[in-house]
Parts: sequence; C-alpha cells; structure tokens
Amino acid sequence: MIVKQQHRTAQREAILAFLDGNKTHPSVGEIYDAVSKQLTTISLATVYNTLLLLKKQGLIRELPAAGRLGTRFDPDVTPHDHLICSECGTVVDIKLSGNVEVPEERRQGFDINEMSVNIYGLCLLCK
Amino acid sequence: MIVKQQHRTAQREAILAFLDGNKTHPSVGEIYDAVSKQLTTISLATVYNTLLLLKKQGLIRELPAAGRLGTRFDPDVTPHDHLICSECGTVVDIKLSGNVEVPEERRQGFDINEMSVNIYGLCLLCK
DNA sequence: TTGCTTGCAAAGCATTTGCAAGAGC
DNA sequence: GCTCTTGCAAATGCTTTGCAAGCAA
Repeated sequence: MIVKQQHRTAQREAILAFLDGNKTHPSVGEIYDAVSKQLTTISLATVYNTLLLLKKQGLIRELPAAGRLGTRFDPDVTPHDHLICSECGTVVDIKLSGNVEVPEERRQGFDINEMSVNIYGLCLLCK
Repeated sequence: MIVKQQHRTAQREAILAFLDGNKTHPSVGEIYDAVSKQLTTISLATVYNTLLLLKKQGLIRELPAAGRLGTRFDPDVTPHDHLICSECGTVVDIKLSGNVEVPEERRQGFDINEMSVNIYGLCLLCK
C-alpha cells in the first residue's frame, strides 16, 4: 500500500509517543484525551486522520469491536490475540500457541492482509 | 443467561425467517429493508430490539467489525470463522481446521463465551 | 389483566467531510 | 511554492432511549 503523507508534525509525534509501548488498547476518545493534555488545541478529526494514517503505514492495528464497544488501537503489530470483555470493552493481550493457517484453497479469492483471534467473555471485574 | 421475553410476534417471526439459512451476514439495515417488504410498518428500533434478543437467546451471532464496516449478524451459531473484505465489508464463511485452544492459565480471569477468527483482506471483486 | 413488545420520534455518540488557514520540505 | 496537515464546524450514520399504545398469554 502506498502512503504519500509523511510530514513530521507535533500532533503525529504526540500520538505516536502516547501509543508507543502502550498495552491498554485505547479508544479514539482516550487517545484524544491523553494527547490533548500536551497539545491543547488538537482536534478530534486530526486524531482520526492520524490513526488512519498510522494504520495504513502498518505502525498500529485497529481492533474489531462488536456492538456498543468502540473500536480500539494497538501499537503492537506483532502477531498476537485478544481477550475482550463483552461488558466493559477491556482488551487484554493473549498469545495463543500456534498461528492459524489459511490454506490457499480455502481463501475464496481473498488477498489476506491480517488476521486476529478474538476471544469474548467477562473479565474479572465484570463477573 | 436469563431471557424473559418470548412472545411470538409477527416481527420476530419475520426476522427469524429472513435470517434462517441466510449466508450473507446481513447488517441491521439490510435486515430492516428485507423485513419491511412484508411488515411495512416495522420500525428500525424493533429490529435492533429483536436482534439483541435473539443474540441473548443464542439463536444468532453478532460479528465484530473494524472501522467503517457496520456490525453484521450470522444465524449460523456453530463454530466457524470469517473472511472479511476490508474494502466493501463482505463477509464469507470459512472453516479453519482445528479449533483454537485457550489454556486455563492464559485466560487471565476471563469467563470465555465465544471466540472467532477474523481474517481481513480484499475480496475478488475489490481487488 | 399483566407484562412483554412495538412504533415513533428524539436523543446520543462515533466517525467523516469540506474547507480555509497553517506548517513541513 | 506546493502539498500535506490541521482545526473547526457541520453533516452523517448508526444505535439507543423514552414513552404511550398495542398485543400475547
């Protein structure tokens, strides 16, 4: 995928800095709140823009969410899976032993980019 | 999970009938459009209500979606996985050989309800 | 009758878009 | 200077909610 944009801006740096090493899988709102403390005039639209850009650049992953739970972002792009609380939306990393294989003959013409194993349940606090 | 509601209504029957055996993983809007042809006065809120109810009853599954792709529903509740087109949102069933195992010691206190393997890519038409 | 259900309209959020001003290279 | 970026505000779109009327049991 070709990504032309690559200017080094304070907004982009701040978002990257906040995400770097972050294991909390923050939502867009959480990222906006955190970054706003430094860049008080940053707009939500810029956060959306930047997250989309970083995703296209392969620097972060967007996590699929069901129902009312908003979408979240993960700066860890190495293969791993997620435990997701259906109640509060908390996401916790989990590493499953083997990686799932998708044999060519089952791909039904799809060009596969990425895959994720989502495990839904109730977290300790929500039980 | 306790689900008290269980009245047999025309709306509920129509939605169930539309979903029964349906392999297209329809969105709420698509379900509403289809059912509206028979029950012309059904409201979108009722469709949402009913889908939530059917989900609680375990009769259907809600598929997690990333980004702009809206959430979809699957009447097939037997274990299987999905190929999802990141471009148009099309969802196609795929059966992966083994089921993923989640060892007790890795569950981090979660009560696991269900899991799904989502495989993202571009479908034949979108390439 | 009683309580679950429906339809309608309004409210709530999350996300996207258009555009003019500003910043990086 | 040219293009990418940003901020703002408005516009979308999806989903939920409140409530009175309706219907199943």
